[in-house]
Amino acid sequence: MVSVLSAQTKQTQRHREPCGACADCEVRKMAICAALQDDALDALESIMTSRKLETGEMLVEEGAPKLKVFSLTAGLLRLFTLLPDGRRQISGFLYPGDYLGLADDGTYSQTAEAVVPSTLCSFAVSEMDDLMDAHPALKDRLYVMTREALRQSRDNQLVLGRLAPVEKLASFLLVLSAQAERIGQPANPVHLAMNRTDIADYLGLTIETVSRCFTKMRTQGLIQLPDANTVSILSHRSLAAVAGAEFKS
Amino acid sequence: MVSVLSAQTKQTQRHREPCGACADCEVRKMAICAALQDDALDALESIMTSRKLETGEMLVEEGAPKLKVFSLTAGLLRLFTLLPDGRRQISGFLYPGDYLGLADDGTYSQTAEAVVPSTLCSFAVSEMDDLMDAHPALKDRLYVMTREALRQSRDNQLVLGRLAPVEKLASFLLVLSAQAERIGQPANPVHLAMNRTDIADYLGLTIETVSRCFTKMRTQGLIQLPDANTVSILSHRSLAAVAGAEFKS
DNA sequence: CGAATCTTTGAAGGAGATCAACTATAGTGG
DNA sequence: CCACTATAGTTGATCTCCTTCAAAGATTCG
Repeated sequence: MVSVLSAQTKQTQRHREPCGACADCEVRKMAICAALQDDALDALESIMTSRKLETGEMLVEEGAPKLKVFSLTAGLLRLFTLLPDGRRQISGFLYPGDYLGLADDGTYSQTAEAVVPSTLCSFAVSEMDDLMDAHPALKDRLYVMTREALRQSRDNQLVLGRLAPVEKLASFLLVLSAQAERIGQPANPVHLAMNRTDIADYLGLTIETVSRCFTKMRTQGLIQLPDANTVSILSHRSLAAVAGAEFKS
Repeated sequence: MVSVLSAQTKQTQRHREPCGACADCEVRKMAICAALQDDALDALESIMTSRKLETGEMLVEEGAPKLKVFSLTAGLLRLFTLLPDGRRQISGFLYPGDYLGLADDGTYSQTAEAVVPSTLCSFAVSEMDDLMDAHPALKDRLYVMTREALRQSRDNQLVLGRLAPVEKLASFLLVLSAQAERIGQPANPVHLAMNRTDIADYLGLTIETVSRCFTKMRTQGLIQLPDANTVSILSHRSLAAVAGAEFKS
């Protein structure tokens, strides 16, 4: 409690730093700070601290008390659950603009790790709660993002429960492509920041099956694989058809 | 718009009907109306209309404009998505106290049907939005329920992606048992209100596999099946072990 | 009682997992 | 700079489990 308060004091004193401040933030228009008035944004910035993560570094662990929430500004996180025997299910990836802590009440319900070096805005939950009381728009924004996350999670249930492996992978590539576009990157040569194990654990497959599906899609002329982490979509249309026509775009 | 207003007028006039009113509602302590002050509850009741559904009746359809939201008071609903070729994924079941419309913005993202005859409280979205502005506790309550739904959906992703068929079914039975207890029914002889097709479409299996898993669990002495829709859990402990130890209870 | 629906069980086939080996890429240290 | 190692990805062979196809109970309802 004491440390939280002193952190707040320290942050409040730091007005509008030239670089890295919200004003010139790359994800200002998409993150929690989107649709906030200037005063709310200032208040949000005043309780914000920055944090960086190395590849593979754990940010929060399932079951730990939820003391901080985060807004990802750059990089990529994976959100997952482990079974006692080591099986892992990645429930989703967090991209720049995404918020960590939407689902959690009291304790984190999942573990979050950096897939690549990442930078985040960090907020103490207690301060964020106070801020939400002062600025209803902030709470509304988080509520909207939570609904969006719920729809996405339910879409994933369909993918996991009813799509065949190739359909899963096609659907995944299309989502990645759309996501890249959303954060202002090229939609077509899709860059896979995560490895095969991550993809497998996200789609409920093994790495061998993921690899074979990539090969099959390449053989069928749907994609090219200049290298293992770059996918060139040759026919968005055909790929969508393979995705079980599940993809709305 | 006009019809909505006239409905409001009609409802506002009906004060505290003796039966079916919120005061003696069975799910008052669990539904959206939990944790509401009397004035908020009165306001909520004033815009509420009652609705009944027959078995199999559709309540809302995916893609349709979200004009109403619902609170289930009795019965059971299934929430699902269909693929063009007929494959279906049930993302969840709604039990008494659950709310329909948590994930949706503008249009319904999934179809909802009654599994058994059900009764609901119905609210016009426009009126509910007004009410949420007037009573922040209402919005907070919906937000809490949305977070809960998100955690549940992510748990389901783990079940769908990483559990074997018997583990899925064991996990499902334990959830059903806990749910029954939550709404004041016996936890142990679990009553299956849904059929094998529903269970299969919820767990990402075929009905044959579901049936065989039931048989296997019966053979192994984990459960008894007095009839197809009644499951007697013989060892909660063993069942939890089979569920991949995924079940926290 | 008989039709319809639901559930269970059986037999066959196939798809994905597992096990194993090989290739490619990146990072390290001599 | 280049071997050497470690890690990641691909490919192959086999096997197992789930799906598919089929038919036989069981239950419900008119």
